[in-house]
Amino acid sequence: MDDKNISQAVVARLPRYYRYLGDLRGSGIERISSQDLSKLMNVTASQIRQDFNNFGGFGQQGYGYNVEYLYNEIAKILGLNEKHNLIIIGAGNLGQALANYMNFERRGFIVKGIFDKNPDLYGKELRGIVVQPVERIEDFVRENAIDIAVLTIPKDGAVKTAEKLVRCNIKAIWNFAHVDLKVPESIVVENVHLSDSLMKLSYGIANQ
Amino acid sequence: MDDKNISQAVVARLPRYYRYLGDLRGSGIERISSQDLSKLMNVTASQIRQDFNNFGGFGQQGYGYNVEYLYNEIAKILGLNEKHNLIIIGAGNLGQALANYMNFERRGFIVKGIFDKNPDLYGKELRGIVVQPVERIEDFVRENAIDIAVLTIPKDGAVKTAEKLVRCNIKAIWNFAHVDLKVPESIVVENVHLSDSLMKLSYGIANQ
DNA sequence: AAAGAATTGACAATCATTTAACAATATTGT
DNA sequence: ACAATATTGTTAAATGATTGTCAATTCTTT
Repeated sequence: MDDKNISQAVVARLPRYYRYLGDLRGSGIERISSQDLSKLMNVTASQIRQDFNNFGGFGQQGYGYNVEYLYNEIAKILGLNEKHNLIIIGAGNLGQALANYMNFERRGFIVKGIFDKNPDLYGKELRGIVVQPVERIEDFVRENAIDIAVLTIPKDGAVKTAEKLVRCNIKAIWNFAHVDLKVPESIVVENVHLSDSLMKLSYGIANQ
Repeated sequence: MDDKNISQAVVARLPRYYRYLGDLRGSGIERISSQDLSKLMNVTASQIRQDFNNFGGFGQQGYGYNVEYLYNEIAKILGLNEKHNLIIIGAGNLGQALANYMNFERRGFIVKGIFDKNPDLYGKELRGIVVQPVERIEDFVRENAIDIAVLTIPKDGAVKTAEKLVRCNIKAIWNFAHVDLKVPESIVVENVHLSDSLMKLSYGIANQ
């Protein structure tokens, strides 16, 4: 599990496995073979076995994989058994939508604070959390053991804000700003570039 | 440009090139070599040249690439010169946020309609567009030459809705629902699975 | 308890992507 | 106008990812 050379391609597939296993589990299915799962997910059985074997074998010859067990193991690999405190920086459209929509708490991500630079929003409540001025970020991160910052601000401020977060030892940034952040390697950055995604879709229309 | 075997990896990198070239262009820079761009973007110069050559050479030996020209060529490849009518299905947190946040119009994506199944939202205006009942989707798509549907509804309804969209000849679906849609190959689906992204981030924290 | 069927984990083979190298060509400076 | 420099496009090599195969193992049935 602590293996450091798992390829990005494999990691990117884990959440999808987790989703399908959750569904199977919800349907009361106890075991599944790589072949049946491969048909369900539209990938090769070989890839499924190869992927799981990156983390040690979870299956049993002649039997397949126990759904519940595999589901829980993947959760562990993904770190979903750990709780993480997070803050949202940028209480605009997207920040508010994520706060309301993402169901963070159910997955062990605890929204501890929301910040904005617009004074009109100070004091506004979102899911019981009061919007604070961005000037308070640094103290707040240090005082509340914040692991994750969700960055939903325009690109102009994003780079500077990321540098600030680095200084107060944030562990990870979920970046929705349309810019590449420059942070030390030890800090996890997961980008969600929505306009890139829309351009890929546009490419698909143009070239199919 | 009509080449059909461009790898997904290459296409996924195009929006990033486009973004950097847009910035360079904004700074008034006229030309750039693959080497300079590679330093800027933190990739290899070889990859840049290889990527562009998938679509024909845009550079000139001894000179490099003309920023303005390359920028425009990538826009064409991505189909950004074409206008597309789109509808948003699901006027909840995320649907509203995207409508307000994405600046669709500036990029040639025209929001023509917004739909929801919640009667409380009928008639509500978002950016001048009135929310309509989902029952009207099929007629609306046909009557207004809609190319793209943005799916921001819970997973339960998403699969059925996608099937409905297929029947009225939608070209592409930008899918934010946490489920894999089953549609014919000719229809472009671009998934934005936010919880998958958050899990990848979680993995990053757990394994670094 | 034994035989047959199922299925994994590991390895090998194939396929795809990325990087390196370099000849061909254009630019720049003298 | 020439030599030196820069830089692409292309081909080859190296690396990485996916798929196929099969012995080893477990399960299931009789």
